[in-house]
Parts: sequence; C-alpha cells; structure tokens
Amino acid sequence: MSDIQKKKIYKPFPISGFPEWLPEVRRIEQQWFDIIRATFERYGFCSIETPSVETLDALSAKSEEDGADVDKEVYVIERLHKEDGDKEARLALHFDQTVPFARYTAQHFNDLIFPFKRYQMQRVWRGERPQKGRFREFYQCDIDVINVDHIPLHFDAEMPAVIWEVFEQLPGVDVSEIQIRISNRKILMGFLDSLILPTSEGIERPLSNLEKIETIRCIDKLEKLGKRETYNQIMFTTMMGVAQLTEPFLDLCTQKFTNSDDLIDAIQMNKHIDTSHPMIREGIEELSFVMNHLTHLPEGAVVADLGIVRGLDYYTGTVYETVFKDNPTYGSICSGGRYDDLAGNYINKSLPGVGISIGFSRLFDYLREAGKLPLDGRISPADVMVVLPSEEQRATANQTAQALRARGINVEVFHSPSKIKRQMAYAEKKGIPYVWFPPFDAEGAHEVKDMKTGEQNSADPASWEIPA
RNA sequence: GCGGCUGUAGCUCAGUGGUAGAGCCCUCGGUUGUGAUCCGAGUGGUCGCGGGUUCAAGUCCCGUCAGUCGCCCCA
Repeated sequence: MSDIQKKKIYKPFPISGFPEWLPEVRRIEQQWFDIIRATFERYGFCSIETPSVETLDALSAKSEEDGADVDKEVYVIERLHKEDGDKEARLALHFDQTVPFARYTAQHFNDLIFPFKRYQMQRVWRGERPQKGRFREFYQCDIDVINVDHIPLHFDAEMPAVIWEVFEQLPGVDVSEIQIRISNRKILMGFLDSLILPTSEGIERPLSNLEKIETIRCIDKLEKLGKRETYNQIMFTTMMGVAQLTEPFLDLCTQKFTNSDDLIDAIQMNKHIDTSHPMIREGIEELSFVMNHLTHLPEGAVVADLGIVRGLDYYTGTVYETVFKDNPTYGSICSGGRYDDLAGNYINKSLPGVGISIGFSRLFDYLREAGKLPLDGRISPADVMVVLPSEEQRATANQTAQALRARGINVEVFHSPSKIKRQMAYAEKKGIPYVWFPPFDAEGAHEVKDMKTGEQNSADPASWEIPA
C-alpha cells in the first residue's frame, strides 16, 4: 500500500513537434490515408516502405554537394549503452522520402521495372524548431516516377493532376482555397546565366555562383517579403548591379498565369529576358507543355508562377508548390519537382525522376486548427452498440453482434451488465449512432434505437442495415 | 542555432506579498427496461523545477526545464 502511495508519477507532457490525436481526429486521418492510397494506386503507383533509418552517409550524400545543410536537421539514432569503441555505421532518421527512394532504387535496380512509379506514405523527422504548420515528426505522401536515362514530360503533368484528384476527395478540404503553383527552374537559371554585369573597372562579367545562389534565395522569399524588400535583399547580399539586373524578372515572378499563352506573352513582352537563350527557351517550352496538359483541371487550380524556385534543392526542371490562396505564407502543403539524376550518388547510372509530396501533417493540422475537419462526434468506429441487459443474455448479445458484423457492420457489445441508463450514456459519449436491444426475455423482440432521432423499432439482426 | 511571450486541478483560466479558487470534464446518486437537459453530492493541485529577497512568495528577483510564437530553413 505504501509502495503505491510513494510511486513516482512521471507527469505526461506533450513533446513539441511530435503531434498525436484523439481517436475522433485520428479517424479522419485514417480516412485521408485511405483516400490518398486509393488514388495513387488508381494511377498505377506501387507502394513501398523504407526503414525509418538510413546510414548517415547515405542520407547526407546529396546535401554535401549542393550545400543544402539538411544535416543540421537530421536526428541521429544510437544505442544508449553504445561502447566508445563500437564501429557501427551511424544511423539517422530520414528527413524526407526522396533520398531513401533514390537509395532504394539503386539498391534494387536489377529487380525493378522502369519507369518505376512508386508511392510512399511514412513519417519523416526534422530537428527544427516547431511552430505553426511545422513539426519535427510528420507524414509525407510522395509519388515519384524514376526512369533510366530519360523521363517523358507527360509525367510532369501527371503529378499535379493526381494531387488535385486527391485534394478533391479529402474530407474537410475545399479545393477552391488551394492553388498548385508550377515553374521550371531552367527559366530562372537560364536568366541568371544570361546576365552580364558591368563592373566599376569597365569590364563585363557573368554572375558568380554565389551571386546566383543568393539571388535564388531572395526570390524564394518574394511572396513573404514583397518585391521592394526582395530587391533590397538581393542588393544587400550581392550588389546593386545584380539587383538592378534581376528587377525585371521580379516583376514577372509576382504574377500568376492560368494558361501557357498568357505566360509566354508576358515573358516575350519583357524585353530584359533573352528568350533565345537555350536554357530559358527550353524552360518555357517545358512549362508550357505541362500547363497545356493540365487544362482539364478547374481554372486557377494550377498556375504558372516563376517565383517558385524550391530553395537550393536538387530540382533541375519542373518545380511545384501548393498553398492556401488566402494564407500562402503558411507554407507549401505539397511540393516537388523534376531531378535529372536522383540516384547518381548510389549507382553509376542516369536515373532522372519527377515527383511530388503532400505535406500531409501540415495540411491536416491546418484544417484541424481551422475547425474544418468534419468531426461528427464519432469517437468510436462502432456503428452499433449492443446492450447487455444481464449476464444471462451475454450469449444472445454476442450472437446478435456477430450476425451484424458478418455483414460488415462495426459492433461493440457493452462490457458488463449494468443499468441501461449507463449503457446508453456510454454509447452517447462514444458517438455510436445505433443502440441495439436484444430481447430482455424469451417473449421479447430485438429492437434498435437511432440515437440521433430517438426513434426505436423492432429489427432482425440477420437483415438489418444501417439506414442510408 | 537566435529572439519574444507563457507555465496555478485532466482541460480553459481567475487569484492586486497574508487560509488554493471557478467553469467544464470525471465519479456517484435522483428506485421498475432507455442517452443528451436538469438537480444534488464527491474526487482531484509540491501553483513546472531549483535557489534568493521577506515575518510571510502562486504573486517579487535569479537560474533552469517545458510549452508557444517568430527568425534561419523547410512539407
């Protein structure tokens, strides 16, 4: 007794950035996963799952070369009682699903059929400071296509089409509030490539790599900073000349184009962009192609937006970001793009790919916070609760439940005989919509009560169906 | 990694240096076989933790931990 009193209580507290839901919310989350999975499979994407961990080497292979310091966000995992001299490979939790997918493709190269279309819905981890819409553990739902040597551009258009179809089905999501934004990195890269900077010595020179990177960084924040501040930032981080040269492009980046004709017109009217530059021309052609193959979606669902650059990532062509129209700075809820050579760090083959990833937890939490999830008080998945009038009636109650379950109805039998009042209150609190009364005696009949209307009628467990 | 704000009951929060509070939740009751409402009763707190000031600290000071918002970066 005194042991129990002295028992140490580890008071539970939430761990920041590691969300968990009550059953009612979790039910909706599960529905979402089902819808996403079914839609991905409707387009022929195969499911794979990779381990939560990769070796630290495999994980950081990509970031080393393009300077994206993701490794600061990586969680390393190790045994608590590891000996100092242990020579185990260092393991780390994956921070996305693209890098593990690349490793997977390289590893199973001989056993895969290309183009390899796969989807993956797993948790990922990032050691960031959590805030609204930003977690340290969260779900991503990725689709990617990877092929040997060449990947048809049609896939670039398929990605947003699949995603839009998912959004249309998710309970709580209003697609009129969502916008998929597409660009092609070749346009911005080609533009920066084409610039000639006059210097104080009267010599002309192209932009340095550092100047390009800083400019890209600034344009990436255009929506948040506004044009004026972006211009200033480019000036501060590079030099006045670079800011002046890129200003006409900033104008273009603030616009959204609902079709490729408008985009091409705007670019051609902008005299500061050399559309004969090979990379720029290619980028425009690709972006137009993608836009032209998405015309079956509602107007404004997908827009061309040259301000989409996707940071310093591995993308080389098409890039996607998705936002809430009335709250774009909340962050992207679905993004991705095309990469020339994803698996090149793991295998000596050319494996280009294109993919997109739903920021599941970010999207889900946004709607949860906004109170837009269709929560209906259904805490339990049970459709029916069978009343247990007495211990003698338990066999009858169980048989009733089994008869209903046999036809796909979710049924819970009340756990122990007690006042009917208590049993009803339990069903009410759990949001179970129907309460079933087996016969209280040999003469009685089965009855079922609709908890919403209060209506109660006799019913046959062998044939009763949930009313539509 | 850097800055702002906040820590009192399971939850939301009052509490002006002087006895620890409210609402909700939860448990029980309001008699026969029926929920939500209503009425009554009850459980529940080392005031995040550690130090300091004071006759006296939930309250003031310092530190620390946690949460939260923002920056960096990103889904």
